[in-house]
Amino acid sequence: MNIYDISRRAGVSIATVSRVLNGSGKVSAATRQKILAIIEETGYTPNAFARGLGLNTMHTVGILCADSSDSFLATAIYLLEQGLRSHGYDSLLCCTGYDHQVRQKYLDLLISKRVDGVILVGSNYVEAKPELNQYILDAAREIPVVLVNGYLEGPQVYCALCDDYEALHLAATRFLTQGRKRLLYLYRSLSYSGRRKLAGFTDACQDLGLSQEQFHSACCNGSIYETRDYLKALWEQRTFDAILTSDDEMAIGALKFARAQGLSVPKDLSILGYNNSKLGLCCDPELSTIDNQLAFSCTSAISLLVKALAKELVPARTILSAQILPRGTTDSAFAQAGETNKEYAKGECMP
Amino acid sequence: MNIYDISRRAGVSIATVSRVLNGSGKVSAATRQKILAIIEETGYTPNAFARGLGLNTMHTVGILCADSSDSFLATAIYLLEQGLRSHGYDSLLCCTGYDHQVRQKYLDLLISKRVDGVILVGSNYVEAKPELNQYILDAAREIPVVLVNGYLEGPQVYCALCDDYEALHLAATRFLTQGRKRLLYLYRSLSYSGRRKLAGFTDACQDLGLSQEQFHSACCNGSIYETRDYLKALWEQRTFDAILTSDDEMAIGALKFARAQGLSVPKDLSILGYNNSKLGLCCDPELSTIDNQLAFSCTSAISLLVKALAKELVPARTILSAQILPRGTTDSAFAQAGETNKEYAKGECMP
DNA sequence: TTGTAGGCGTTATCAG
DNA sequence: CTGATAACGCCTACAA
Repeated sequence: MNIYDISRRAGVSIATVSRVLNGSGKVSAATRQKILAIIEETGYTPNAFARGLGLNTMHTVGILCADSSDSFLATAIYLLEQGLRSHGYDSLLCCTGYDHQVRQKYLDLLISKRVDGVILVGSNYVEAKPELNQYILDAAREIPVVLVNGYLEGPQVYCALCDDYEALHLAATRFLTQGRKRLLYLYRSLSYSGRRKLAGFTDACQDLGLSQEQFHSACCNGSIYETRDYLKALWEQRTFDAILTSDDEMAIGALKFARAQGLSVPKDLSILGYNNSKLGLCCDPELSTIDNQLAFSCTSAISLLVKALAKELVPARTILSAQILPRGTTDSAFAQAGETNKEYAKGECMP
Repeated sequence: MNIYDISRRAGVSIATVSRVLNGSGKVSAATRQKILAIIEETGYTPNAFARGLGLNTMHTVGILCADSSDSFLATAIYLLEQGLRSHGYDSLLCCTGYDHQVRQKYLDLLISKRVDGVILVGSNYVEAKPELNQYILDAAREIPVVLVNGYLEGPQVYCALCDDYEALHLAATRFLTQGRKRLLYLYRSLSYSGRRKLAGFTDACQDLGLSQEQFHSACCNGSIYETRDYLKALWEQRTFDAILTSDDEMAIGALKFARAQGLSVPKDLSILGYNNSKLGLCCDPELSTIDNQLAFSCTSAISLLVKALAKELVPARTILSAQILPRGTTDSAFAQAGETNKEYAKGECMP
């Protein structure tokens, strides 16, 4: 069943059928009705491949992420898929893992599939070494590339992210000014975002006059249990009264460590996560965390991409302020200190 | 840059280029090398739309789920995407929500996009009323349809699921024989799978001679907090010493209720979740749950779909046995009772 | 308002 | 082994 069949039954040419199909051009009400009736009757649907060939697009966007089962990424994917669909785009999902070679291969693959644009979700896509990001810039020469929670400069590269530096700076400052003395920042990787977070933490400590020995950061490439065990070992050497982490899962691990160690949370040990994922609602006490405004980032990402695809001029970046979300793993002094922080988003391109 | 450009540069016809591209037919080593060199040099990639038009496939599978941010579904999507890609298929993601109309619309949409097959993830896709499932059967007349965690009979409909009836029957029986007297089963919906679970629970209680008043089940369409509050209200009327739920999120809610009520878990109240999702590792004590073998279901689903697409004859269904996973929210008697349950999978089509 | 015809880039079937 | 050519199904100037 193709457009010729329809045109034959209707006694018109394929051009006319195409016109009613696309709502383009002038067609008399009579013939339009007749054609629509036949389409309805036969259940005809235009062939998407043929259409794609002619128009050179199938209105599809590639979404790349490391691992869509990760709670945070899963939420992002959901928001992106919904948003893209509302703009008429399908989402081609691609879970790349963390290996650089594989990522490059998959990005090339998606481009060869002629997606209209790609969205890379997660701060881990931007590496510290510039040459490792070249493949993203190469991709951006073909189609618009949007980074959610990543920062990279280049033509046709758009970013929607949260100010991680500011977030950790704020959180560390608040801990220190509210009486916590021995801070630990636990992170998973030194991606662009990872380095920004670490810098925010470090600067906050130094801005308040702490020496290198008075605060600590450590890389723990770990899941819940690995984090717990890592902390147990670390505790032998030095102790802490507040732990900040680069994601909620590590914070849950820290909470398990505290429990195993017999530490009272938040009295003996404060814990602060990052991402405001659902995991943080499952534990007890519920996890204090930094909300990095994922829904806003995703909305912005879609807005940037859609406009870029429409050849509109768009800002290269949307940067949002994170919000500290005090729950049960930080004490009341920490929570109250936040009352003044009502500034919400400072992005220049809000949805 | 298209196949004509390549053929021109190589001084051959497009047919020859096509042959080396697809590895079909005989081509002399010399011309093959020359063509490959030119392809390499120019970075030429065949146009996927044109190819799709000719072959009538773009090797794409539609994955439908209610909400990809749900922990359980997110894991399923990850596994499916990985598996499909390893078979050379792309994944078109579509989050349909729970509305019947919307689901129907999206399924039609995917078919009009000419996906090779679709996978519906989640037990909620199969409704109690047969007429509500007609749209799935209609879709299956066009392309193979695979249900993960759903059961529906029809031509070209394949199912990979876990025996929910057995799982809840087993769990309830174990609770009762280990000394728990007042069981509550809390569920979210009466989808096919929902009804099977409920029947398993009910039958187990009745098989052990309990009367209608001695066990209880309730529908609570809720999140963590709604479940918690629902239980708080219910507790005014009757109390329980074991709660079984139809998913982990509700079980977390039950755990929060127990905490709020000052009940000791598992001593005063045992709690058993369903799905073995990551949420259950975040709480304390960690959640005892029923592992419904998601990874196996997904592997089977892919296997069924890939074979069906290859026109091979495949069994319509793969049914797996669930496994009870005792952790911290059930007592040691409950855990030990499971030692005999070593049977693993009874599906006829294991990966 | 409607029809004709060319083009989109492949694949595949024939001849040679 | 290689080349010419007909599908594949749609969109869209351009003509009528």
